[in-house]
Order: sequence, then structure tokens, then C-alpha cells
Amino acid sequence: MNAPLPDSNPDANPSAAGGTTVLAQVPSFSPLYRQIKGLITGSLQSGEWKPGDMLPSEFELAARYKVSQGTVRKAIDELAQEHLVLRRQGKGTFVATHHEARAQFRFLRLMPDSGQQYYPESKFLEVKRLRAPGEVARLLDLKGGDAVVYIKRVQYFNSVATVLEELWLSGTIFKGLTAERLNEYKGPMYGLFELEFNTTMIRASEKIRAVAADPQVASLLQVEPNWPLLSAERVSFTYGDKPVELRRGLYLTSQHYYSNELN
Amino acid sequence: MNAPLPDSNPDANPSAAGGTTVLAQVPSFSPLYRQIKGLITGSLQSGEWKPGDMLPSEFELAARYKVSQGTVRKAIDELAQEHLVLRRQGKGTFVATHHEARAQFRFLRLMPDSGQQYYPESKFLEVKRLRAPGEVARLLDLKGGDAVVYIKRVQYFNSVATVLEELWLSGTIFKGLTAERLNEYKGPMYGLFELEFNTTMIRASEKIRAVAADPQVASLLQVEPNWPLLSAERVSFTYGDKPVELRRGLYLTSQHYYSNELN
DNA sequence: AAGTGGTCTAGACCACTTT
DNA sequence: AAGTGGTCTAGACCACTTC
Repeated sequence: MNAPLPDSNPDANPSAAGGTTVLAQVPSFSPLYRQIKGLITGSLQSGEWKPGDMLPSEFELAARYKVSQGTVRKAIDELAQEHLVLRRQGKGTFVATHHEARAQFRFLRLMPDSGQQYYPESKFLEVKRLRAPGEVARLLDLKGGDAVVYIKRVQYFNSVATVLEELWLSGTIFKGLTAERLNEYKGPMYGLFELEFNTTMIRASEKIRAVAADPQVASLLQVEPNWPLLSAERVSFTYGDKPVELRRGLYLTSQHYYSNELN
Repeated sequence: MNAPLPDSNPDANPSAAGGTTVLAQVPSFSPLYRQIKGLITGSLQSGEWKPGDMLPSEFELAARYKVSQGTVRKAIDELAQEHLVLRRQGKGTFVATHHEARAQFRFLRLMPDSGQQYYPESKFLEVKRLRAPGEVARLLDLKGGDAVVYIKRVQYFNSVATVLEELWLSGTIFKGLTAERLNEYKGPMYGLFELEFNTTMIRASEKIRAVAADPQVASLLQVEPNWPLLSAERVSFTYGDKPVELRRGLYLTSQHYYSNELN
């Protein structure tokens, strides 16, 4: 079933002087399995396999890249660990998607004290295009003045206003995102981004602080002015570690906490 | 060099009916490499190899447990990923210790806006033994009324009071911990715990909120009353997922932020 | 029965560190 | 040169899912 491997691989066997190299010129130099990982990531990024799709089997990939199954396996191991793909024994390996229960809480760390997790409802206050302020442009790796989509919303947990969020999204990627579309789409925004803008969030970096609610924020979250709120400033990245979203959330932590595991 | 493997392993080869099993009765049932991982963890826990020590080489361990080097390798892979051991190519595999630069910031997520990371200085306000309040006992898996060591301290970053912390430590493990010892020990507390109490923190779980400074806290951190502070309630675990420390920190986040990566 | 991921082995060779 | 972890291969067999 496995394809024959007539020529040994140049990386595994560099003594084969001057042989025709098949792969070596992919990145600079790294182990074979990492080069394979790069090739697979490339296919994910290019959309050869879309979120939810099944990847070719390990043996097929091994044949395609002319390496052993074990090497493909090690590449996929790392991708699975980074949550880019998802393995299911007996079924196959699948491109990760935000349309899964498991993915919901990867980027949503706010937990209720009660243990009862309600999925939040969103109310969008503003959705518009504007020119990126300097700070936003810097964080999203844009030129100052480039277009961004700006969103402001309140999230209700069990009908209680709990989160006030502002988002700045790369304007070129999220062109055409409207309030109507956001309102009719139920479920996490990242699901919408994936479906309609071919953009999957891979990882994010947050800076968390405690701040005092200013009068406007206080009225939206129905607390007194100067009430302490948790502020989370997040930059999210898609394939290729490209920043595409800046988000600033203000969380009311009277009935909820931000959960974090230190490993 | 490698020891011979006359009998195949029962897990790898269950058709060997009724053969004398060597390993299988360790946990219930799990893959061989996970059983090996358990045995290695056991030796870490029992102190056969202490923090900073080098583990036997993969081949030695393979011989000891009568499995292949690849299986030992996979066990160690997981331990390395959980930061229980640390691999150094060409040198060996070492028991992780808190006395390393890399380990310092694993449990210290407070970063300065300036980028300049000063190592904090501690001032201990209280160190005493007391009976665990119900909530503390519950989180540390103790009986209500069991002895705990209570510590209260302020941490100064670049001479600015930034963190007010209270700790509750399992009384049996940390018997004999005194203010004098804490004051003369420079460096992170977890280093002291490891050296003098044979207790290595393996992981921790935090609940983070925004709270208002009460008058006493405000005066210690030199802010106005009701100033917003970040509260982090942490439960730390040693080997065997045993909780041994409860810590509640109040962070002044005017010049610092709590850094978190979502993966 | 066939296909998929998961485990285990045995052996070769590479890269890095120390002697 | 010797010892360590790191990579790669080839092949066997297991566990789970689907047909």
C-alpha cells in the first residue's frame, strides 16, 4: 500500500553526494518532519483542505512527500498539539474548526462562579469602517490610516450584561462585514470569520489589567462609575502568525472569573 | 550496548497467553509508554532523582524497564512537555528545577509595560501557623482546622509596591518555615520550597478578577481606596496533582500587565 | 473486511557536548 | 572517541470506526 522509496532522503542520508534533492530547499534547514509540517501548514493556509475537512491519511501523505509514515506522524503530532488539526482514532485527521464545542472555550476564558456556563448573547452597538489609529495599525502590522473594521458590542451571560468589547479587524480581510450579518449569525464570531472570510484564528496574546469603569462603560454594563473591571487586550493571529484582530474586552467579574492554567 | 529483550512485553504482544507480566499491573490499563512515564514520575516523586539531577540515559532506562528506547523516549517527551524534566541535546535529561532563568517566569506572569523586567523584592508582613479556614481547607484538600502556614507579603518591582500576596501552605509539608528563613532567602519562593521542603510545584490553576482596593490594601500598595486591582487566586500542585499552596495576589496594574498566551 | 490513527520495536545515523 | 539526545526508517500489530 505504501509507495516505494527508491532514493533515500538527502536529510536522512547526507552522504548521498549531490543526489537530486526533493525537499531540502523548503525553508532554510530544519528536520524533515518540520519541513513536512511546513508543507502541510501551507496546504491548510492555501485552502487545499478547509476547516472540517479530513486530511489524507498518514500513509497517503507519506507517499506524497516521499517520507516514512512515522515522519508524517511527527509533523501531524505538532499540528495537533497547536490545535490546527484534530485526530480521531479510526476516523482520520481533520482540519480544526471553530464550529465545535471543544473550540468554543479556547478563546473564551470567562467562567461563571456558578459553574453553569451560558453561551453569551451579543448586542452590537457599532459596526463601521474607519482608518486605523496609530496604535491599532502598529499591533495589526498595518500602515497608519489603512482601513479597519471597528465593532463595539455588549455580551450578555444569562441575560446579564457582562462584557463590553471593541474590535479592530484588518480591513482588507474583513471587507464587507456588516452589522446585519453579525446580528443574524448565532454563535462565536470566530466561526463567522472562518466561514465567510476564510480566516481561522490560530493563537492569541493577551495583556490583562484591572481598570475603573468610566461613566459611559458603567452605564452600558449597569454598574456604578469607577467599578473595577478586568481589561483584556488581545491580538489574534491566523496562519503564518499574521495578526488580524485586535480586541479589547472589559469584563464584569462579580459573577465570573477569568480562568487560567499555568503549566 | 542495549540489553537483550528475550520476552516480548505483554502489552505489545497480548497473544503471549498467561506469560509472567513484568509491568502491566502498574495503573489500570494504558499504553506502555504511559506506564513507563508513571514509573519515572514515581521516581521523581520519591526523590530517587532530585531537581537538577541528570536522569539515566534513554538506553539505560530502556534496559531498566525492558522496553525499547523509543518507548522510553515517548514517555520522556510527555514529561518534558509538562516541564517535569528538561532535555539538553548531547548532555542528558535533567529533573526540572525552579533554580533556572527559564523557570522563573513560568508562574510569574506580571510584566512591566517598559519591557524592563526587574526581579521583585519581598517584604514579609506576617508569617504564622494557623488552623485552615473552611474555604482554604477545601481548596488544599485538608480537613477543616488542620494547620497551615500563613504568609503575607508585599513585592516591590523596581522599588514600587506592586503586589500584595497572601499564601496558605499545607502545614505538614511546610512545617518549620519561618520569617527569618524567608527573609534571608533571595529569589523565588518556589526555589526555597524545592530546596528545603522537597516540594516542587508542577502546575497551578488561577482565577482572575478585578477588585477594588480596601483601605488597608490601598495603604500598603500606596494607592487610593477603591483603586482597581487585579486579583489572582491560585492553587498550586505538586507531584500526583496534590494541592499544597493557595495564594491570593492583588496586583497593581498601572505599570504592569498580566501576560497570557492563548494557544 | 477494510481503513484510519495509535503503539512498539530494532536499528541506523545525525548533532551536540564532553573527555 | 565516547556518550547523550534527536531524527528517520521499515515493519508489525493494536484499537477504533465504518462499510
